[in-house]
Amino acid sequence: MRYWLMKSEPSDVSIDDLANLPNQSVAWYGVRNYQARNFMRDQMHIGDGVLFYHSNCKEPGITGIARVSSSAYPDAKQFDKNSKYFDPKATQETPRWFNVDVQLVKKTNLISLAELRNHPELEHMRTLQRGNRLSITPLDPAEWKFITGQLVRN
DNA sequence: GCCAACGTTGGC
DNA sequence: GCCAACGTTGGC
Repeated sequence: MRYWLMKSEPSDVSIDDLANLPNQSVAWYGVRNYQARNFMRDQMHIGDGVLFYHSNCKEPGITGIARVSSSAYPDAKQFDKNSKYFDPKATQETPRWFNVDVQLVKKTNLISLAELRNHPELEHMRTLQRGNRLSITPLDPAEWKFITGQLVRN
């Protein structure tokens, strides 16, 4: 069992969008970074814990808890000429990009980026490191436990 | 909208 | 294989 933080721009898919989807589940399409792709393709398993994070918005931070709900499969958008995620170098035979499905477990209070930075327990979190831009990062079990146990209010 | 930081591309 | 140029991310 692993734990992940996954960023989504709420203007694209917000936590409320996720909550309103069938099965409250979404294909995590559009990742076009090899490191993030490899996390999904090689290391994620069904049931892994996910912190759903809103990025590039007015109030960046964690807004929900989710879970990995499928193993990795080719990202459909890479084949869609009308998508901004279209990749002319990808083919059905040799897809380049993969995604998993992510399913909502529950919405949480907003745990803002500023608040995350306040806790020494989280000082090594990948997402909080200077210059980090990865949209998918692994979490230490202790970080997961601290956030879900101490910072999430029920 | 700005801009620092980082990743990718492609000429050589 | 180097590295300059360019594109993207994402907080502010």
